[in-house]
Amino acid sequence: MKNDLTERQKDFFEKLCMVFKQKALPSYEIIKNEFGYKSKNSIKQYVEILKNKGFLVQENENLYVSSEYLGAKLVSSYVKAGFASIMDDKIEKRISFDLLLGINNPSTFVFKVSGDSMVDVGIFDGDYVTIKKTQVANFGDIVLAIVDNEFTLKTYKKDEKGLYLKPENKEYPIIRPKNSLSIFGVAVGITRKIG
Amino acid sequence: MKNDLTERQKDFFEKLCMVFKQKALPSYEIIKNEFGYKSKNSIKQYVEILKNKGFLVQENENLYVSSEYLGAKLVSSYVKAGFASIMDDKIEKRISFDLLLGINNPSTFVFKVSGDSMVDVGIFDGDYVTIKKTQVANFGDIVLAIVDNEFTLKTYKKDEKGLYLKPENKEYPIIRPKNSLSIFGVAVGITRKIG
DNA sequence: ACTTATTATGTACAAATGTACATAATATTA
DNA sequence: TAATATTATGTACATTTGTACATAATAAGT
Repeated sequence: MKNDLTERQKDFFEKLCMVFKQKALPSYEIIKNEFGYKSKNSIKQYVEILKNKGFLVQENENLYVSSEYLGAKLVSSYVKAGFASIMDDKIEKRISFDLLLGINNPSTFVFKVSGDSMVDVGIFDGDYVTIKKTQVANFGDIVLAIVDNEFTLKTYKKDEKGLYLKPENKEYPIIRPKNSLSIFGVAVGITRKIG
Repeated sequence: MKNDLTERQKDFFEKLCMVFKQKALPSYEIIKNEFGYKSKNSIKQYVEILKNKGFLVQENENLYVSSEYLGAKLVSSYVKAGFASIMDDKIEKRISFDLLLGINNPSTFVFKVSGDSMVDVGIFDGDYVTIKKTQVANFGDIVLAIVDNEFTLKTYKKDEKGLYLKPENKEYPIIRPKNSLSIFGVAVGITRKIG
């Protein structure tokens, strides 16, 4: 029911995606001119079909390309099985890292890591860490904590002596709070730009 | 020039951000009803000001909240200096991982890593790797390559014996192509969801 | 207190918009 | 070939849209 589009409909939709990616569709008149049609009803007819089949979605009086068709192409992890899958651009799903990490949530923020105290869990200098604000954390969570008035990203732990923070790097000692330790938030994602 | 908004204007803008985040603004009439005004000219007046000051931008006949005010709050890396900065939500910049990694580029795609052959460079099982398609890579780049008809993510290297692929895990041996080695793309980003 | 901006509301109107209806050309299917 | 679906174009029209103009009420600055 989803993919039974004619060639022309597919072409039309792909052009829409290219031109109006994650923007609201403009008026039929404008699309008409942009695409070289002579009647805005041609556009209406296409849009109607694409809307019914779920390729376009309505939101706040505006039409958008459905989020399934935005974001990066997410290729299945069993790439090995045969690379025809990527070649053919037979894409399973689309992904958005912003959505994945809930970046737009007001209680979520991002900061850039400095230092190598967490390399053993794959957090490197320069990585972006997405933090979700919360006062409570589970032991074992990677947290952004405030220890003795300093911010630090460490693993939240507890032993018989009490709460402490563990750097994930054998060369660093664990941190036991002298005065105070409070949780600012929990790490929910790591993002690294290479090159 | 950017932040000289009155309290009401700020409130209005923040409400806009909340409700129409990364969507095109609907008509004044709709915003009017949504926000409880009685004249759509109230909306027009606010929008006019916000547009002039760069908080709203026009695109394809539609208005959007400027991208500066979308995405996650990016806190400066020198968080240590004093945590008032986060507390006050005195945010420097906004960030979008989708933009950062160029996820929407047609020649870019994402796949999920399986295996631990790259843990030494902080790429773990389950991480998302963003790949930019290209046939050429520099030695030292992390590439998605096709060796003897199999896809694999490794570091691209060369020595006196020729080209080879290096797993970034001491427990794995290097891979020398028996028949063929071709580059499919270069890793441009790593994204990990925690929890 | 006086003066000036900001804010809220209203009216009027030309232009643009979506939709309905109609028609013919072209593909597709039976 | 006949019958049906898709595609392209056009006309007509009520509704909606943005804008201009006008007026108070409120807030801010002097």
